[in-house]
Amino acid sequence: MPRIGMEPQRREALVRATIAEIAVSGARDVTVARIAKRAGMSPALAHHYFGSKDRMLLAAMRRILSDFGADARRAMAQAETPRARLDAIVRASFGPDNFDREVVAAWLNFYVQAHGDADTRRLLHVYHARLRSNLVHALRPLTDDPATLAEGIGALIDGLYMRQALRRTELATDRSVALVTDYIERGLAP
Amino acid sequence: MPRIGMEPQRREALVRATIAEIAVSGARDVTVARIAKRAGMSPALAHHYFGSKDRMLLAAMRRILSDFGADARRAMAQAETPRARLDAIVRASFGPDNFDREVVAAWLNFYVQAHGDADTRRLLHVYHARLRSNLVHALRPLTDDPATLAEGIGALIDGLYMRQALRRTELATDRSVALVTDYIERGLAP
DNA sequence: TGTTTTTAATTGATCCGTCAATCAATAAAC
DNA sequence: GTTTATTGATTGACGGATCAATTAAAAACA
Repeated sequence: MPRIGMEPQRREALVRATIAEIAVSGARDVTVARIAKRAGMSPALAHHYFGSKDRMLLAAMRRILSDFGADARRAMAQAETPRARLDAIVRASFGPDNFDREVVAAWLNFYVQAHGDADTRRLLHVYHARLRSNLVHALRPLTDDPATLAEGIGALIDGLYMRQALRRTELATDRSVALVTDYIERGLAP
Repeated sequence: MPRIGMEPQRREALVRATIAEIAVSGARDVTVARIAKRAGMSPALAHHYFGSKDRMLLAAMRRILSDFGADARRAMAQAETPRARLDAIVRASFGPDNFDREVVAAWLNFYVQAHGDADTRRLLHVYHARLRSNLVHALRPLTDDPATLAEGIGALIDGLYMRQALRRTELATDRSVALVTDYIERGLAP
């Protein structure tokens, strides 16, 4: 019963399913069969649209990065002062969407995959570069060594992410934001 | 040509080979065959001594943790003041051994595996608890909220680790130590 | 309008490869 | 002669990918 024009929905469903499946199985054990089942189609169809499992994984990573980028842009849009822009970046980094268990798990696996796969690493460098650029831009009027502080902030965010991924306690978000905010404040003090 | 008393050497060789193999292939693609080959024996013998692949991986993680613990203990032994103890912890965290490409890769994969496997997670919690305990103990005489600062330090260390794992530039060690040290100093300032 | 051809969607069956794990057999050491 | 060390061969399972076949919509055509 093939309806026409299914491709966008199918791709969308597969991307979502890939992210969800990574969260429950880990990227190490994710299988095309399980992804396809969750997305409500046959494994063959998944291959039809994406060509290979690696492409599915990459599409999932790309989606997460693009969602994150959209969030960050939206949050920064309303910021007037440099200080407000900084807060916007931090809040976006720890926004509820990014802290969904699924997304955190995908990020974790993202890092590991980037260690071995060139395409993924390139994708990750784009994210790093964008975050660094945003931070440096916001920090430049406030300190004379924005690069160093930006690196620390980025690393702190990443580290808090990891810890979050390994706790089952909810609502560490506020705590994480507070830690980063505090780090920034102290970093800006003379 | 079986010599007697091989078990310890074989196990040692397998643990080393597992760590090395994780570094080049990633834990996702590591195979018993490759581990055994690198360790100079047949896959069957590897199974003979470890029973399963998971046990090999777990033994590798355990080794890394125990090496790290030994380093930390050694570094802290010579520290007299709380401040010196803090520096020792940080220096141990970023000691050359821990920053070997192999070990960093293993740590990365360790985190991911902990997300899905209970045994590994337990092992990781031991590490977290020990690090936190060391930090809090050293911080207590210096601040009235040692727990929060300890959490930030731990996350910063972890985050710097991850970034290190994804760059090919050498010598970020000094930079990482400097960032953490700076974080501590600012965190201890009123 | 009715008929035919093309195209997209979809899956069941299947192939090929790989990998963890097992087992039986051999060879030395005690 | 029993125990330990060791491996080649094999098994059983699983996973990614392919392909041929089926269904229905759309387009071309009569």
